Amino acid sequence: MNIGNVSEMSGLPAKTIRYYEDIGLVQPSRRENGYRDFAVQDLHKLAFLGRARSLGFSIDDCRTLLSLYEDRERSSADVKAIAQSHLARVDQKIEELQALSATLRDLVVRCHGDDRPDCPIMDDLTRSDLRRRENIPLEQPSEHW
Amino acid sequence: MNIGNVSEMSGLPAKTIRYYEDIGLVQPSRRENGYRDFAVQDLHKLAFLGRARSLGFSIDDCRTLLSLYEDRERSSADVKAIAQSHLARVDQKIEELQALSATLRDLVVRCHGDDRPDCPIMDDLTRSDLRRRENIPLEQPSEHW
DNA sequence: CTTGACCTTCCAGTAAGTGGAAGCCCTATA
DNA sequence: TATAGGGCTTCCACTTACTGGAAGGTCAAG
Repeated sequence: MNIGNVSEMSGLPAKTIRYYEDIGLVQPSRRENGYRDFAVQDLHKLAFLGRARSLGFSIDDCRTLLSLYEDRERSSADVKAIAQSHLARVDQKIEELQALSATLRDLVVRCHGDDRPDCPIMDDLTRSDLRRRENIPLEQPSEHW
Repeated sequence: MNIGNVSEMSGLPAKTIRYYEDIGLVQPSRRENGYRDFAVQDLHKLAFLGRARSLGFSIDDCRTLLSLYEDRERSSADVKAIAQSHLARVDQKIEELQALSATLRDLVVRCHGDDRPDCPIMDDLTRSDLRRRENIPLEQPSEHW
């Protein structure tokens, strides 16, 4: 199969599939003309990756999940552990965003939004004390999704 | 003020402050020895930036907010518009993550997590139909936070 | 034989920094 | 006065998970 077919069937852009080959997630063989030649197993792997990514698993998680996917002797506990820690991260992110949303909503509601410069949102951002900041952690690089 | 002082007082790492200078958010003057010399206004700006970032505003939003911050004639409507659209993005992200969380939680609960390879999580990831995927959009690059 | 779709590689850019190296500058202490 | 330390400087590379685009090879149809 050419990359175009696999792309259509897996739902992943061809660019993404090449990238996945680059980082070693799939190893399609090559034809004489240099074209990638994907086996059915490659297609399955890519579809698996697409689904895992759509569930927000990191590429690193995917790498592990893929090895478990190919391991007929795997224990479901290994899989569950990854999913659980991912779930925990998702739930924590939700909590942070909810706190953020509440703060923003409050500010937005209190701002009359007219032509005058007077603005509670600005007042909050300009405020030099730490009342609000305490419970809202700075975004960490690890939170890139 | 040296960068170290400003860093401590604003709560931003020195690296971040240098980066903010790089991208033009602050313009501290220089001493003869090449050291940055921050004015009190710079400190205020940086603290403002720190608070805006902690509310999840993008650097681009921050740039606009900063110009509004320095504009005594600004209309609160301009500020409110930025905050509102940011709030909408946050709320949408929360919804997506909640759907994700529900799916993950369901999978985790259904996985017995023992030594056997049998695993509903893997079954889901391996499944070739699209039942689940429909309502969960792929992560977009624009969603890097 | 040409056209157009498909494929290839490689380079650069995204957001918002972080880590580290190499090398000044300044002050305190032995 | 030598030196040790801490702070400051610049510059380069790395992070995530791709995406866009350029330059060029391949293939099938007309």
